[in-house]
Amino acid sequence: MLLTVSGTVFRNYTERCSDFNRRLWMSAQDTPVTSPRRQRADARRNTESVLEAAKLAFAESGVDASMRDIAARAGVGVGTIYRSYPQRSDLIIAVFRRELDATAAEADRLRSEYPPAEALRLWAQSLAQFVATKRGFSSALHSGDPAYQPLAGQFLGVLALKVQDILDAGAADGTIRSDIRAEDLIHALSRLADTHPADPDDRAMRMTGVLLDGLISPTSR
Amino acid sequence: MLLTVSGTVFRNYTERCSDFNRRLWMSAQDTPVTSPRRQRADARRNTESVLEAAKLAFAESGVDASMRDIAARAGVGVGTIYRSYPQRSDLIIAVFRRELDATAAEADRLRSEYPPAEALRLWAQSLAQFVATKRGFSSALHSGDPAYQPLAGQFLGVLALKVQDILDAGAADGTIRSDIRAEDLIHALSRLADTHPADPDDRAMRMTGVLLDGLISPTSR
Amino acid sequence: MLLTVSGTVFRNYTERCSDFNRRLWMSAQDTPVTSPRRQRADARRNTESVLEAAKLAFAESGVDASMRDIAARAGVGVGTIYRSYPQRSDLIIAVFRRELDATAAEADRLRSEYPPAEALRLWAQSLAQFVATKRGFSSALHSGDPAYQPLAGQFLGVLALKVQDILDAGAADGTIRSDIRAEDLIHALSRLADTHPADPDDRAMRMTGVLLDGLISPTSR
Amino acid sequence: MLLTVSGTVFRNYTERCSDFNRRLWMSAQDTPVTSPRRQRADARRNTESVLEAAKLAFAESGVDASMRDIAARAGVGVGTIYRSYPQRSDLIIAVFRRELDATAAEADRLRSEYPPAEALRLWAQSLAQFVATKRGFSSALHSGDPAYQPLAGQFLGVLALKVQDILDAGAADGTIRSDIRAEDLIHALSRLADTHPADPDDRAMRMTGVLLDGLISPTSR
DNA sequence: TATGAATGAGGTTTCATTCAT
DNA sequence: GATGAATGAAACCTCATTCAT
Repeated sequence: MLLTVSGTVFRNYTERCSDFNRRLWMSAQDTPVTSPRRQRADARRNTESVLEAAKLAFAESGVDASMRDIAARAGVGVGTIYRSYPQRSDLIIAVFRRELDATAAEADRLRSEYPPAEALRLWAQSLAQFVATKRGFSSALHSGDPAYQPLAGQFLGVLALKVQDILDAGAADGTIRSDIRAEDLIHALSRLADTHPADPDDRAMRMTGVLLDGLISPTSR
Repeated sequence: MLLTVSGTVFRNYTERCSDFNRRLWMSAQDTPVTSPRRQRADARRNTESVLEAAKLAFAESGVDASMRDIAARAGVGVGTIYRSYPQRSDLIIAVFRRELDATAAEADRLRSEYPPAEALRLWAQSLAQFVATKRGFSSALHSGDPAYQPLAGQFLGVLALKVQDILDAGAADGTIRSDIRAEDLIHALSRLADTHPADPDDRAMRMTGVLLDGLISPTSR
Repeated sequence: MLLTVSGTVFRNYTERCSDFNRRLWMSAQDTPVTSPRRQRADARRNTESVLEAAKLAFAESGVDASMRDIAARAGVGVGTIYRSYPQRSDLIIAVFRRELDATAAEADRLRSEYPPAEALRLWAQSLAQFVATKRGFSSALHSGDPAYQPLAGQFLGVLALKVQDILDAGAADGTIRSDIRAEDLIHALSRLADTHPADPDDRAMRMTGVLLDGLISPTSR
Repeated sequence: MLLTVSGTVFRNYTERCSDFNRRLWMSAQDTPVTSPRRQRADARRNTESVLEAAKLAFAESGVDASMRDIAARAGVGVGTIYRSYPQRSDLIIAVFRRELDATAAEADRLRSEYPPAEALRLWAQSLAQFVATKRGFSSALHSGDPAYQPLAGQFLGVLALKVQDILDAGAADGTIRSDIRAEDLIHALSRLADTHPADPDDRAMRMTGVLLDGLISPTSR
């Protein structure tokens, strides 16, 4: 499902979504997602319900959650969702966007308040918490499915920028090795954090710790 | 799909597959999978085609690849697959089994030929190569879906045993930290290695390296 | 197929269909099936086609007719049928419902216009005609398959009520023996009437006549 | 399933089975089924197991019981069944044949020992007992499915002959009405007797009684 | 603009029948 | 003769997506 690769899908995607994505991408450069200039009150209410419903559904069933289910939770018709989010990935992006912004902001804050190595460790925890409540998010991110391309672009674009700052600072003062790019690190961290509820609780955290130990110079541990 | 949880499914599964799994599990203890006493020539040929086709399909589309597709690739009817592998997980296990045996054996060999830290690094590469050609394998392993329980049991059982030996040896001579269990490590390594063809080629290897650096004491790097 | 007996089926059935059945059952008490408040024009058209197609298919191949076949006849997708009738039995009920209402009403009419024995004979012909065009209906009714429980409940509930009135009247004036319950009679009549096109045309009618002769006192024949 | 009507089936049927059926039909005229002149001991043993297994399977699941199931019960391969009984109906006939012969013989015996009306009532009970243990037999008999043509031919041929004698005797002495043919009667009786385990126990017997009351003149009841 | 009915490809699974051994 | 592996059509059902209203 994640991996459907069909000419039609591609074409549809390109045709219909470029607008949505272009808009979103631009906004990603500098500002949080902007609402359309004027939105009818009921439309705004719907948008809100949909996002909330989708968030719950994603948390429970992963990003493959049924659209019908999401629509039902939100108390709207499926068509309403498709109108705002022509692609599933658009919905995913929208759902996670705010929290992601927070996670990105957290990177900024931590960098300014802590030495780089410390900041990195703390931020890894932020990310882990973000991912832990978003089952399937990491898989989607890694799937290579063209439908999730924008997802990867968005998330990595936003986060990598901030995290790279921390890495650079760490490289400058010698506490963090300098041969790892932020994007690769985020990928790895999100992979390690994407555990299943049935997994041992601390596995993610433990292995994340090991990874960071490998990244941070021994003297500053 | 991954998350179907129904009493009936469970019961069916147990009823119908216990033989298959028991046989497989026993064989996992010490020997490669044994063929039935006498197998018709065409049956053997088909078994081979099916495994090969499934391997390709899994590599391309992940472990959720359609049975119909696999059957078509193998040039057999779907029924043929279901006869030998009543559950999807049975097929997955069978497909990956041989290579897994090799990977497990490799762990043994490396342990006897190299110092623990070195052996671990080399073996991580084996695993990475194994996983790299098995898209979705890692996800299935982590999914928590009861259908993949046997998969997790099989693979982790076989591998963790061998890898723990390496870890223990490393703990004994102080080159590997002793607070990480083999199972957690395998999970983490398989997560990091489960990249997409479109991903930068060396990302997996680079991040795996970082993880191992965190695991292996600096003096022995 | 008729005999599938699985907890899951039961549960699913109850969960998903209770609405449909509750609605139907209530309507069975006093009024014909009511349409949903507002039905789209095409939906109404489709509902009609589906019922007509199903009726034909059931007549030709019995109530086990393939859903795909019915959908094709109706010129709709299978999903359309499943949307309105989540279970095969729901469709069967819907198909036969209108005519059944007519048959039940006929019982009322006949009772008020004819002496009981006469009314019974005439009504038996109504039922025979109803059944004759519904191959497999009687078998489904008798199958004991839980899926057809509602079918049996519906039909017998609706018909037995009316027919019992006739029987009671006949018992009162001594023209009909009083030791036979309406439900048993309906069962028997539907059995006898469930003939095959290839059977001699009048077999059903003839044997029905014999049965009624055994039920109606000789003096009033 | 009962009602598959396809050109291919027809053609196959005619081509392959004529021999089997011709042989069987002839034997039906005067003698019980004859075994092939010489049958290997193991073949005879298998034939026996298959018939027994099929009988059980038919009783449990009706005449649509899975061939695989029957073969498994008999401890033989499905091919073995197909060798002896190229068509499902051939197996059904063979399975029920002996008991049917007994039922037919019973008709003879009863006719010679009782007055016609009495004999008819008693025989109806024999038939009811026969049918009661053969779920689906009656439906198959009435299905009109060409595959069951031989079944109908066989059974009705054998039974109707004997029962007609009773009817004729009853017509001669005025105790049984003379306008009903044995074949129609057998059909009707088997219909009424084909109840479901869940049905009220005595429904079949009660309604059969009513039918016979309609057939037997009041003075001789 | 919002709705949800309709679509239909696609999934898994079963099983009567054939045929290589 | 006997076996049971293989076949593959066909069943049921689901759901992402479209589009008439």
